[in-house]
Amino acid sequence: MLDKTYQPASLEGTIFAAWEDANAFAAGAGSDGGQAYSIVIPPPNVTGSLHMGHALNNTLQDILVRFERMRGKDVLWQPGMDHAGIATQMVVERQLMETQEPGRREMGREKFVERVWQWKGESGGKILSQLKRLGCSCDWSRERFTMDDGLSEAVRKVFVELYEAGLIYKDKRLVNWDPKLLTAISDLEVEQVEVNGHLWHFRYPLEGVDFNAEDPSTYIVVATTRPETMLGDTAVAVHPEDERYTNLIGNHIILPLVGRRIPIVADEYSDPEKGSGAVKITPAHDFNDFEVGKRHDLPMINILDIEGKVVLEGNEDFTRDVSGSSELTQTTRELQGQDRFAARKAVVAMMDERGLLAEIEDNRHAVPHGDRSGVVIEPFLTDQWYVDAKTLAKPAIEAVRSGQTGFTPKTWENTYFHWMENIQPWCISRQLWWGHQIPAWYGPDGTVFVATDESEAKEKAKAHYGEATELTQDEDVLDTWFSSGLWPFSTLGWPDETEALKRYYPTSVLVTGFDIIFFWIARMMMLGIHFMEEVPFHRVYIHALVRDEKGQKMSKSKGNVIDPLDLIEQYGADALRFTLAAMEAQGRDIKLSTARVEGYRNFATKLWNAARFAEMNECAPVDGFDPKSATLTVNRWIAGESERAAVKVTESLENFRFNDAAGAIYHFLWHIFCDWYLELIKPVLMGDDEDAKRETRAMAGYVLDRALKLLHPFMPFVTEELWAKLGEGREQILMLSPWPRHEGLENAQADAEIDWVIRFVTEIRSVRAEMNVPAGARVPLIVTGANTESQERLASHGETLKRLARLESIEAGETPKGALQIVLEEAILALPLAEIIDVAAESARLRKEIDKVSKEIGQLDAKLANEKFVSRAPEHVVEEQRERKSEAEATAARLNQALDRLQAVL
RNA sequence: GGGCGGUUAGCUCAGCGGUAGAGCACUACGUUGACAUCGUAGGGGUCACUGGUUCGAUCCCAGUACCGCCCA
Repeated sequence: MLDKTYQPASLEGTIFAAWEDANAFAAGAGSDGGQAYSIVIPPPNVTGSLHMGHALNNTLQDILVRFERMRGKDVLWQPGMDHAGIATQMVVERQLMETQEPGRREMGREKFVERVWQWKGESGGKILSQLKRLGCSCDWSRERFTMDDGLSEAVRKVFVELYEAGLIYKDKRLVNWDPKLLTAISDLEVEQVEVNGHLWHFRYPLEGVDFNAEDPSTYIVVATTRPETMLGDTAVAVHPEDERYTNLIGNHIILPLVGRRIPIVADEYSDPEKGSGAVKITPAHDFNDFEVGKRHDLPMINILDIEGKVVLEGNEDFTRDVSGSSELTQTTRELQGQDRFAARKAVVAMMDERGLLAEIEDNRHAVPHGDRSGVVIEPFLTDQWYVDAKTLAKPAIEAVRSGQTGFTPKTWENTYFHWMENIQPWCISRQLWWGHQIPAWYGPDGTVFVATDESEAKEKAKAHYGEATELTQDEDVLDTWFSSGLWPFSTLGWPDETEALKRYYPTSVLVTGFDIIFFWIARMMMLGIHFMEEVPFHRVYIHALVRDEKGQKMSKSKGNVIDPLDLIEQYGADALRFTLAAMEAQGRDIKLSTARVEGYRNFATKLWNAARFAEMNECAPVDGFDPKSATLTVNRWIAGESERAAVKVTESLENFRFNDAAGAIYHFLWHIFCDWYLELIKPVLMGDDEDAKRETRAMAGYVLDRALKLLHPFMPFVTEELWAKLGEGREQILMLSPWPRHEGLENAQADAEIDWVIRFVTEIRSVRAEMNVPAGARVPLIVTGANTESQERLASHGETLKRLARLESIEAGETPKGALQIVLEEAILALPLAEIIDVAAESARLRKEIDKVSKEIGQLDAKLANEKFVSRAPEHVVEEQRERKSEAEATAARLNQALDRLQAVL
């Protein structure tokens, strides 16, 4: 006998273990050898732990995977993690600091990397066990890590081939430099943060005239948000059509504090509307200025070191073309070694002292911050490795245009195109130790040899130099996304031509959040198409962002984070999963509230108790039972309902309509199966028609089995448990059982009849409640004017009707005076309760109904009187309105009769 | 500034060219032999606003307002 309530916490672990024992997670488990269906997990961070976004992402994948597995496909859900270069290095460095061990640099690269591996072994990857708590049915035996040997080999091969194809190159460009982590980061790792800053207006004295603050013709005003960069200015730009300045183009100014002579150039970049219309150009410290500098062939002067401190002394770029002066000496003395923010203050003060500070304006603007370090990012001139993303993007764009890969919802394709069409060279080198060290070696003269390993590089060097030569490997590592960009094929064994690769590539669908379209999807598309000559996935499903119940993004600093593990603990993994699925509507974010999770926990309990009822009444699946053989109307009806539910769930899942699918099974189980079917069969189960009982038990078992299957992708644990409990002795686990097929069980006649029964019961309950007939009282019912069909229905469902409507008896006869009257199609249902009836209240109730029906008749009349409607609307619509009108008129007539009869009592 | 999305019941959200829905919350009643993590019944909506298309618009189109996200 089942317990009274379902206790998820105590059962989930056991059920998961049973799946493992059955080897149900393995690729191809339960398959009938059919079509392959594969998903690669978006690899979570090795440092990560499960948050709500993961819970949603993986719930959706697991739903798809369980669904397709039950449909007999050869399913692989490939799990694994990425090594998260910066994040992991930070974690381990912090740990070293906390335990007061020597830092990374003192330790040296080799020992440090060893230490990171040690950390990974001990405490990395706990997220994978958390995914198991969620019930994820990945093929855990195939877990991969981006730093595994095989995947690392793939990374080297890709690097070498792209280099040889000219698609990877080294270049000196501005990068986003993180002065705290001391590495380049990609555009995507930069967050623009709105801050309240200032716009400082500086007067730059023109060459050859005496500066006079009172005389604007002796200087040009430039505005800047970053005064300290003025030390590296190499031009002032004005708009070519800005008449205020046309006469100055080609002239020079003398850069204050430094004494450098720099030109005034015409460039469309400067906006005449902004500030003074003139803008200082610092090519080495600003992305826009960098472009301007290239157009005008300006020198690039870097005045900062890697930590963001001012370097003037010994800075050849800075001192070139500048003759020594006392001012320069003072500037150098005051600013050398100053942090960029201190230098900013100092520069402003020095300008002010000289009468060169024209104005300070408040200015709210976006400042780039490193998403890991949180510090202000510095555009910084360095040598880095780049991927020619523009070239790789072309076929990746084409693949989506031609439909080889499609996005759901489709609107995300625009985002993808926009990004891909404006893609910049992808900086892939990182100044870190944890990651794939770049397979490039340098000779003594700086010649670079790119090879998959050192010995190959040495051979190349020997060929080049004519003798064996010492080489040093590039210190840098590759961007983590470079390796996760290979994920859909590197995890399947590439570069080896494995069976798995042949079978499961391209993958079927990729499920992820929109924030990762650029980071990851774009890169997988580019690299997948280039190396596999085929898209990595046919469909990309972009899901919602999980917010808190007020719609705020969850964040640690706001303190509004809901831990999925807490919810699993409290309500069970099934409830959490179902909640996420039920709220996953395309194109809308999820505002998660625990009340909702609690509600779906209750749903699991409801199902549990329905199963308990089935068990108590010996309702169980019967081998060889043919649902088409059912003779009882109620059984034919529920078979058809279960069929409709199956179709709805199946179609919804095929179209990634998770909320519809969840809604359909919820509605079927609770509001059809529990609310009506189980109630309708109670008289049968308690009666003594053994044949009817046998059929009903078998049908209840059959339908419940089907429902468990339909619900299984959403609530795998409780359904698996009930499957075992209800079908004692069966060998097959639910997870590997076949998905319900369409059997053609719908029966219109049964539907109509049960629909009538339901309306009969509902109408009587409603009137009883409204008229305050005590809930427990059994009352007699007199039916007038029933046609043959209704009479037959009354006869065959009498017991059920009496039970559900709390009736003492049902008899045909004249409608008595002083009765509550209900119009059900052609018949009048009367409850003779003369003693307790309140004639005024009952009249009011009937009048209200008459009003309602009259209003409807009025609307339909107006519609049908409209000639244009009758002539232009489709035939069936017009016909429908006519039918509705005549039905409404008949109902109105009966209600009026009822009212007359009632008032005759007075 | 550019792009995208949203605005439907108290809340969270479905839906959709032809009777406006769900869950939760709320109100009343209820220990009816599965279930109080439940049952029965009920109240509650100018579908943001303004135009247009249409026989007919919550739905399609245009604009406005407000909210949110992404990119500068």
